[in-house]
Amino acid sequence: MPEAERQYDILASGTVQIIPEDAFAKKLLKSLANGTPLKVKLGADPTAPDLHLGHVVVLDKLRQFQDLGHHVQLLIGDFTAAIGDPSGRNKTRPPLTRDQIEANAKTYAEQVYKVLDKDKTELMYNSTWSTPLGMADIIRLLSQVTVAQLMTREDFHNRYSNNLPIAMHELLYPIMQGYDSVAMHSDVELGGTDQTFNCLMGRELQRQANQPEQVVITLPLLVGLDGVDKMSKSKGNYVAIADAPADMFGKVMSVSDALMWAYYDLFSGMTAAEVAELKARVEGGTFHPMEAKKQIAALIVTRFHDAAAAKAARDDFETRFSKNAIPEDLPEETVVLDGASIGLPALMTKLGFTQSNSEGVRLIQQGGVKIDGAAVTDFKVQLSAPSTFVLQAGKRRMARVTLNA
RNA sequence: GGAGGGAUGUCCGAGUGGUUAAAGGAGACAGACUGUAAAUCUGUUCGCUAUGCGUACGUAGGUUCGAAUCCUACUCCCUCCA
Repeated sequence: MPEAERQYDILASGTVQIIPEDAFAKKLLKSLANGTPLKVKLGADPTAPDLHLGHVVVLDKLRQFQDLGHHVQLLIGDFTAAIGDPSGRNKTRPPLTRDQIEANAKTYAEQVYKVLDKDKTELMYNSTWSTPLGMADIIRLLSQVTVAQLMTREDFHNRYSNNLPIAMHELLYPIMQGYDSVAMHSDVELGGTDQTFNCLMGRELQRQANQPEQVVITLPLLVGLDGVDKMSKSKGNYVAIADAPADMFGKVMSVSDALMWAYYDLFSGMTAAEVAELKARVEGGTFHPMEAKKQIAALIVTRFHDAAAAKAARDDFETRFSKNAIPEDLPEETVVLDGASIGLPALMTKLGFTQSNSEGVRLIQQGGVKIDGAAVTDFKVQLSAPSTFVLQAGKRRMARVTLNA
């Protein structure tokens, strides 16, 4: 009995909603009594190649289930990705090609084990059961859901009221996701709060299939680096778990002070009380917010890399941005010239610092380009080989460049 | 099936024959200030062998000295009626 309560407390912490709560408590009790682990589903559509911290919020919860002995079903939505989840969108999302989906699914499966225990994770693909469905099967499935039910979903409702298009396939999306739960016999489904409707559809379809209905647990959406939208690849406001330590550290440092606390809540591993105390110290002026941010940045880097990498990233950050100095371990670039010299804009383009020579010219005119620490003012300068120098374009792009003829 | 509306630069969005590489906004980048936070200010934001040249306003043609703006065809999108 205490064990079920203990598990409930752990699993309920940090969640937004558990639907329905009492059913979850009962399922836990029963699972422990029978020694049958709960089947916990998390679906991820391989719509983008990298997992980011937003995914980690939900994966962490999944990991907790795993550590408590439950059975994790990680669903790669290779079938649903071809439909395109319309959640929260006011626009139709273009379906992905088969190749993109496969490539993304592959990296997902790899990266996900930075959080989950691979040996305890059952990886599933919804194409397994969705692809074979025939028209008759699909129609039977569709007959279990009414238009009114679908239209209760806020974004559909809004789009419909505003005379914006809703494509038929978008309407099918929640149904197919719900069908996954039927096929997987899930006991619990996790998701971000934007997935609430889709997850509930699983309950509906399970009910109609005479299965026990899954419990839906939703987790907070992580706000991205811009402080506005939820973290997502398409917004470009994300920290990928595959990011290099320095990038990861720098990205977290760019989070606003206010938003930093959400990152503390989700990734520091500290209790709510500890975070609150730290926050109070910062607000009271006894602890510098930048230091607090450096700490959470370091914690995040440590988690996905290691402590040494976090230390190095922090040092690099401080020399580069606080002291405005040139870091020790610059990337080395060697460029072999066609002639005896090269124009600076052309060189920057060659190095990938800029997209075009014109962009380089502008950057130079704005005083953003330095050679060996000295700002370049003339964009027509020719750099001749052989030579070696440190080239900086803005504060982020820099390298030790060697020119060879 | 019928009627109507629309397609502009990364995005949103002005612009209905002539200094329009195209207003404005957002975003992004650079600089100042700083804590690469926020806020604020300034500048930039198609390309090139660059005081010039080339491309660009769905696609292909046409009218004109001159078109994003007019005409024709085509493609795509949306709305309404049935």
